[in-house]
Amino acid sequence: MNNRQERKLLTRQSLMNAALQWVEEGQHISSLSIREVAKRAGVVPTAFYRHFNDVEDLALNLVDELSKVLRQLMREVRQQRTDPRSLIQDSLSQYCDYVFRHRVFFVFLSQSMTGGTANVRRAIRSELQYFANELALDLRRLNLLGQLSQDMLDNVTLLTINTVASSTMELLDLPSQQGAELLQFQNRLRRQLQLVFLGAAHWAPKPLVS
Amino acid sequence: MNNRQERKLLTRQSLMNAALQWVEEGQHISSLSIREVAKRAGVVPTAFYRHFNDVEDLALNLVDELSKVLRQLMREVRQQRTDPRSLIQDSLSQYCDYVFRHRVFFVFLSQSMTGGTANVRRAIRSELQYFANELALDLRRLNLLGQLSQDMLDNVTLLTINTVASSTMELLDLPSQQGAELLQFQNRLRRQLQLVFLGAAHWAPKPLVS
DNA sequence: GGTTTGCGTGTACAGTTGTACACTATGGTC
DNA sequence: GACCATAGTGTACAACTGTACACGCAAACC
Repeated sequence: MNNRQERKLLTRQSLMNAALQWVEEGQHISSLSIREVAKRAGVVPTAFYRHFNDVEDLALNLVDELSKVLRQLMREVRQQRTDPRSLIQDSLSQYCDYVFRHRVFFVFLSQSMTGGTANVRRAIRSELQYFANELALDLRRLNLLGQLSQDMLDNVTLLTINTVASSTMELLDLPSQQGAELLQFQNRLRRQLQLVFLGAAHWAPKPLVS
Repeated sequence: MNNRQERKLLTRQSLMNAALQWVEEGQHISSLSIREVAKRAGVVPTAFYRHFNDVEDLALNLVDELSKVLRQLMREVRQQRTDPRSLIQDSLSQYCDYVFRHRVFFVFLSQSMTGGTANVRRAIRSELQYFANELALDLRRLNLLGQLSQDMLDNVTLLTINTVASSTMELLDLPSQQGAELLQFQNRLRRQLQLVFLGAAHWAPKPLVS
């Protein structure tokens, strides 16, 4: 059989998957009991403590784990350069695809972004901040919005990321993964992001409306 | 003693307040048990069923109740006309004030917006849609963004409301109700909204970046 | 003023919960 | 091969859970 560390990691992943399964069924992670998650992972309740202190600890580790996965995705997406003129459109449809392919990840992150404990919320927010920073780097690299100060560029990207993130639960709630509703959702979100970037393109030190 | 309906309404409110108290302590509503909320309300567990079917039912009624309160607030705020040039600034600081004065309302709504059950999420989203529609009416009344189509105006207001709503949990997480962090938060959110409105002001049928 | 209605009580019970404690079994180390 | 170290097991128990059921009692109604 495998060595010891690998086997431990395996049951650790079983526990995490069991927790995600619970979330996938429409339940909130805070209502998950140690016994329930252990049962689903196929281990005895007390084995849980070999890996996590409590459910919040598990949730925090889940955020870390999913963050790794999402960062990896982002790296891949950023390699395939797209036409800057259709940047929003392309990124958005790629994102929606990815959300559906990893549905439960986003259900968990969405429900915990505002619905988790203080620590979990903080962890997810800091992850969104990371994505916003990466987006800012990309925009600089593509020579977009070059006239903006770094501070203002950060505002633009954080608003962008936050808008996408907080729309994601709505995306997940759509009755089907294709159809009129999805198109409507994508169009709405696309136009909202276009608004933001249009505003950014016209930003000047002293705006008209304050 | 009071008549019967009033007394029933009183324990109903006790139950709702007890649930909010639970949320105020940093707990998630989905981890609230019928026995716990009944104990806090000072009634016997089975009395709960005279008012609600289960905790989700209570949560849905809580959303309705808080919506009434917030709509009332909105009406009051809209009566005191402010200078359109400082519309964002003024509305924002009024909003922050109100959030702190009714902290637990917003903690509950924020945590349930994405963290609640499907029904609760839908209820809150529809409430946000209402606020977005009201904002659109106000903007029309003030002759702002008059060149926009109704459809695009709706996008602007929904983005505005969603941005404020999804920032609210972060506002609630600030360590104090006054200080550098609050100013920083308000400035960031203000600039983000300015971006949106600046984009809206420059919106034309065919935007540069799509 | 007798009857009905229905809100809140009290008891009961089976299922679930967290977690302590003693254990087994097996991989890793010498 | 003898020896730990430790991941997972099994048992145990007190606390908590949802909810069924019968009841009391005061308000509402005729």
